[in-house]
Amino acid sequence: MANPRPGPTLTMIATALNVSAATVSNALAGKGRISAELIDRIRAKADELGYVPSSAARALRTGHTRVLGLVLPDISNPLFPQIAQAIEYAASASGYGVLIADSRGSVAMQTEAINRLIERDVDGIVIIPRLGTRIVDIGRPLAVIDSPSTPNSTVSADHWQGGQLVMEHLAALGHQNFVLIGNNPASNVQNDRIGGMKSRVPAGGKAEILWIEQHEQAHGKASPLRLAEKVERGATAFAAVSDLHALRALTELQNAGIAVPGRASVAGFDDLAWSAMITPALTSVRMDVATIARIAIDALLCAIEADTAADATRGVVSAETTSVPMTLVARQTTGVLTAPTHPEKTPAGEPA
Amino acid sequence: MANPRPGPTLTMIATALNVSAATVSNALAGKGRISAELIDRIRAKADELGYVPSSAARALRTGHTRVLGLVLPDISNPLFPQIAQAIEYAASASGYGVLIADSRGSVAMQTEAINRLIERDVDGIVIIPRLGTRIVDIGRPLAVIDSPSTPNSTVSADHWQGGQLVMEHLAALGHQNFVLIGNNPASNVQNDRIGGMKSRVPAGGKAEILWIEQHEQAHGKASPLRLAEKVERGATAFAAVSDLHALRALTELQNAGIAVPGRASVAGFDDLAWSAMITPALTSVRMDVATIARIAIDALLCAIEADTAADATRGVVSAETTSVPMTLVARQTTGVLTAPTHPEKTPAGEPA
DNA sequence: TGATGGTGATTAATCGTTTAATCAAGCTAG
DNA sequence: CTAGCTTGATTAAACGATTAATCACCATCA
Repeated sequence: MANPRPGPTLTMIATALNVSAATVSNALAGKGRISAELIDRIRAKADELGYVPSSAARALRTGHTRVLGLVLPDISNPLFPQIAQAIEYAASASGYGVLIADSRGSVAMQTEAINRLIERDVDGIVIIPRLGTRIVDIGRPLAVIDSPSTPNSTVSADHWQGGQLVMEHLAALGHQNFVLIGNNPASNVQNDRIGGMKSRVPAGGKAEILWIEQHEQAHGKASPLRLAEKVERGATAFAAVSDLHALRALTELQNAGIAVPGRASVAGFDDLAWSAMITPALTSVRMDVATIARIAIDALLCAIEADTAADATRGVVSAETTSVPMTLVARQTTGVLTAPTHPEKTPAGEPA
Repeated sequence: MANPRPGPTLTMIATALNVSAATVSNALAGKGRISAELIDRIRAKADELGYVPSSAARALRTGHTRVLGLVLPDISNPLFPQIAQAIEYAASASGYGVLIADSRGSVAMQTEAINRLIERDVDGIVIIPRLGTRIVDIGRPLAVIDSPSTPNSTVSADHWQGGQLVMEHLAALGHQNFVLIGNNPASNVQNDRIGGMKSRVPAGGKAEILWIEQHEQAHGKASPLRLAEKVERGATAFAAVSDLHALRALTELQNAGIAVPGRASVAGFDDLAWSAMITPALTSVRMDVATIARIAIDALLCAIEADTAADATRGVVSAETTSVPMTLVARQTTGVLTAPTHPEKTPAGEPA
């Protein structure tokens, strides 16, 4: 039944060269004591035959598959491509493969997804939980990427500081009356971002929070956010926790004939693919996914290799750097007002 | 060095029950001839011990890893989450895992990505090429998801028919003067979509094609598409090959004070996550990723299992159904004109 | 009664690699 | 001249599952 695997094996190289399989293994791995001349001959033969070691046999012997699992509880997250790419890149740079597991938002399926990974014998798991999911102890090292205020997070972007960045930017443009747009107050990430924003509201300014999920439960799915009314009542800046919501706000304002950034500024988060492409281009805050991925993978691999030494790191791993700063990408949706808001006169700042 | 793998092995179950390992294996696999009573006892013991078979040992013996590779040459494609999710779902429903490999757009790295997968001993590969990349013969079955007009495509959405859908929709709303927006004429997918559109331009109507990549090479990256001018010259409908470009067009028009859909309609492709959320909600054409993934995976698994029988299917696999129809999602960016365009009077259709 | 056949289990080989233990020389030193 | 060390290679035992071949046993039938 089992068809003979294609490609040569260690043993085939060995017999072809009249040496033992162990010698070939050692030569290729650079271990043991082999004469330089023999190593060359073995290398040459291996190349010539196009030798590819059997990962199954190696895994069976060593106990390590050199494969990591990536659990994305919310795969529809538009940030996912960036994250997956960064994780895969960091992992493969260290010689590891990445097995994906989608849990389709449900917590029950998340456990199932983790089990699928365990059955495939992954050496460790990277998980990016959405909303505070409980992380159970699996028998392997685990890296969690969420938010700094999540108890067991390994590493993440500094969402709080990102929020401060946006608010400082808007305040510097003269804004005083803000609407902060979030989706779900249960999300640590969103709370951090909004918390950071609130912490930098200028003296005398005011900020109202709009939770979209609550709004939609009250007024129906995809119903207008009635932002024009907020502008009437004095709001001049809208800061959303995601470019998704910023885009929603921007198009709603534009559609209502409110000039952006002339009469209202809009800012988002995550710097999604299209953010720079729209008109006006969206001001956003970007997270350094590459660095975050690198730190997470490093911590994970460290634990995996330490595990070898009876250290038995079986829980959530931790890294030296636990939060990575975000950077503001100021574009065209934020600016000083060019039209009077309300009773007051135009705020400080040169006219556009 | 190699730390003892956690969890029980077949042999441990066997000795605990005073039977042979082979019996346990057969019982759990439902093969061979084992008394019902013994099967129950073995199952019970396996559960009790939390037995998880070693995939490495199994793979070594059987020659199959039950892992598939997924190659995404353009991971930044915003459609990626949907596709990855669908592929992973279809694969895991059949007991297969999915290893991702990103090739970061470069053809050279695509080959490297495929090699990484081969080194990991995947049983087969699903590849979604961007722009006509040459598919080399690897030693394993391969499923290609691209476009029906790509020579070796296994299965894909019927992009041509999708294009027809959009155009028929716009024509039914009374439009006659179209701007078709694409990015790169070298893409089979985009060409199919645009070709489908052109094939359904109503008699007497005209359609101009705007290739963004060419436009940007001439006028600079992220420069305005000057769509307002096109409206001045009589265009009333903009149909893009992607929601990304449709969004770009929509925001540019809105920003120029052109009412959508009052003075111009806009339609896109792919029904991305935010398409329904913006104002006005974007009309789009959706592909049935779940069905496409299912067909691709089935064809692949079929080839893999046939391979067992010395059939030796080593190239691109083919399926019975090679193209899956797309569906139109009509929303608010498309409609009849409510403002006069040019010298002519308002086209037929009831006023909004 | 002895040949035949079905049942329920065991034996043993095998997949390809790693690695600890061993061994045969050759060389140096006492 | 031999004990001891180094060098360069070999042996053999795992790792944990699958599976073809075998076997002991009992029942059936001629």
